[in-house]
Amino acid sequence: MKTTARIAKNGPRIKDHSACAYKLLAINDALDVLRGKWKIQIINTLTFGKRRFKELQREVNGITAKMLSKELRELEMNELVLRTVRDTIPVTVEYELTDYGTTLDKVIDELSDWGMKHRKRIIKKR
Amino acid sequence: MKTTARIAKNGPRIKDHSACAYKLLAINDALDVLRGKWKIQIINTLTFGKRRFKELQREVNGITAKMLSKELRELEMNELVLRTVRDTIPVTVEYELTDYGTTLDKVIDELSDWGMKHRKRIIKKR
DNA sequence: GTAACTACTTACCCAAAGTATACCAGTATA
DNA sequence: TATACTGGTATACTTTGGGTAAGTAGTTAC
Repeated sequence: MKTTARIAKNGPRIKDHSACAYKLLAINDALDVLRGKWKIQIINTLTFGKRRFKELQREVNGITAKMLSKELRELEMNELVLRTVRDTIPVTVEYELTDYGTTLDKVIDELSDWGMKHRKRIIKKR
Repeated sequence: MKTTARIAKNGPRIKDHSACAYKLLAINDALDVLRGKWKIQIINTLTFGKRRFKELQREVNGITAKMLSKELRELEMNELVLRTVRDTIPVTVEYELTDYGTTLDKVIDELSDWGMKHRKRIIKKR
């Protein structure tokens, strides 16, 4: 029977499913945090320092107030960004990366490194 | 004028925009490759060895033939996965990670590590 | 009084992503 | 003869992500 032979050749079919599933969960958790057209651009902008809402809107090119507000809320929920309402006139709101937010640096750098290699590789082929 | 003071406090407003934009491009290139509900699960499954189409469909829980076919085609286009048609009866098609595909390991591990920490952190708060 | 600044929210719309179901041709098995 | 295997494709449907445009509320400058 073919199937049996193929299993043997392909290496282990039985794997630690719970560890594997947990790893996949974790990866998806990380990607969820970064998901969305603007998340990384916002995080990146905030690595240069605190920004107010309108400042962010000007620096993150093309983003609308709705999307900025939504993405910031999600980043805040994940404790990556700290929102501070300042008692000025008019009221201003400051956003900054939390210490926890900066722990994403390694992930982002890794993505960036791989992305650059990939970009070169794929462009070269065309 | 408040604004002037704020700029000084917040550090450099002028940054190397071209380097920065290039980095963002690279990150998005990497995320594009991983985008899609099933990509990472497929890659992960293939790290355990070659798989045929139907084998993948059984192992990647819940995926439809249409999505599997589409995601595999995209992975193949990005040279992460090699597709081999074998002259058996019936014809079988084998998918495997390319060497290039395995260079994603570091990125995926980084995502996984951060995701696990994040998962623990967020769950603890509830 | 009206425009412009602050920081948003709301309602509506479209396109892309994903799901469900059926179908194809060829071969083997009960 | 009917069923199940191989690797997909075709069609229709729903869900989601994100864009557009307008509104809100309070303050200030012209």
